[in-house]
Amino acid sequence: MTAKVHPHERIWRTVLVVPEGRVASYGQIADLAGLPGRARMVGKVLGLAPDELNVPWYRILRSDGRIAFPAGSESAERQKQRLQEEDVVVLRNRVKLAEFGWKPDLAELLMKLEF
DNA sequence: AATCTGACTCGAT
DNA sequence: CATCGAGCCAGAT
Repeated sequence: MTAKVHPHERIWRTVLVVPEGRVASYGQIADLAGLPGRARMVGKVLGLAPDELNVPWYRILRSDGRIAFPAGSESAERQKQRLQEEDVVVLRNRVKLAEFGWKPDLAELLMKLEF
């Protein structure tokens, strides 16, 4: 099976599983990717994802639902727009996790993430 | 090897 | 709620 999967790839593949219209936190992605405690690494790595991979980086937020980029920055605005395009409500640079937070289905995960 | 830096997190205030 | 501080961890200096 998949023996030697890089942290980078694991992270991208995990984020790829977050469905449209839902969001997840950096820490959550790190955990699911089998990299507990490495939330910061998730952010770093998302910026390195090849465009052709179409990783939905904008669906990843801080643990409190806020957009990680400084409010008003171009990046933050881009992210807000991408989210709104899929009907995720963003108010004051924040998304209500109770409403849009992703609850991964374990069976599906095991299927899609054969690390 | 020591220090700094971040698309982070969590608990206390 | 909003802020703060300390903890965290891999990479870069």
